[in-house]
Amino acid sequence: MRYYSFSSGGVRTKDFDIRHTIESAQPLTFLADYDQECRRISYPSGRRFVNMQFHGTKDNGSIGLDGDSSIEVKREIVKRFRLTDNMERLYSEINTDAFMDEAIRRYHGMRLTLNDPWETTVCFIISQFNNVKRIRRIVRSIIDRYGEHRDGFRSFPSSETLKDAAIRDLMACGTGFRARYIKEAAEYCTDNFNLGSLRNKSYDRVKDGLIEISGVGDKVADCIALFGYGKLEAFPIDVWVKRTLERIYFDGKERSIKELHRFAEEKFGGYQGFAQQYIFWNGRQSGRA
DNA sequence: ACCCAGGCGGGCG
DNA sequence: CGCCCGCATGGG
Repeated sequence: MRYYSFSSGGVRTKDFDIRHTIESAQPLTFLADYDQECRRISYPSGRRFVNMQFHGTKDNGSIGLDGDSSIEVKREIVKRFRLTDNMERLYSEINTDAFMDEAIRRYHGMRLTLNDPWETTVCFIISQFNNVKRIRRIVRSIIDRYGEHRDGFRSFPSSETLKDAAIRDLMACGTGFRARYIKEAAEYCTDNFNLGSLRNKSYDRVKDGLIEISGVGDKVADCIALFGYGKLEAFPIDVWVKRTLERIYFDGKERSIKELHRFAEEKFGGYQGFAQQYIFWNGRQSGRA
């Protein structure tokens, strides 16, 4: 079973719900511009600016490209949206009960995305004690102020750029108490540590490395491992995931983060990161309209 | 006016 | 290890 193929203009897709993928509080939610239906999407990716339109349905769709439609851009899209993932396999691994079955049916075709580690780090430092709408505003404000000027767009600012930012200017972007974390993380990732060095490491090593960064704790490290390094063993537990797990599996009784990690490990094994995105998004969508 | 948000660092017992 | 606190800011 193939879940994508190249076509003359762009990329054909199958089992790909672009709207839930874009909207589900992954880094592209914060970085990309998109219309209400998530048909037209554009975002900076390295030195490039991807400008795409989605046609068709989640069962049988295609991605068209404005401007640069080279093979490199198509490959970037396949990689970014993880279009090589075997969805049937992933679903069979996480479809462990009636609740998961319903979440999968409701958000069928929602993908994990694979994002730049530094961008992911900044996005999720900002995410702490914050809400999705405001995270997006803050990230975009940082791109507007610090993004490196390219041909008609600004790319996400590097750690070299952000390490020289003034705290008060970062706070003017709405970062609040997280401004200090962003600056310290930028200094550390420029002078003392290379995020790229974690590329081929195991989940445990990736997480151990990430947690050394200022402003990165257990939860944010799992987000970066999942969305920045593609580690499906990562299971970020935020307030929504915690509440949902307690409600569905523990009769509404509180459980420690540690206990919930053990639970997810046992229930979903090496695919818990994929399961997490469905638990998070289902919980958040039904928790608040 | 009030509570909450994809938590973290630091201090305490 | 667990618990508690402060933290900036705006959405609902």
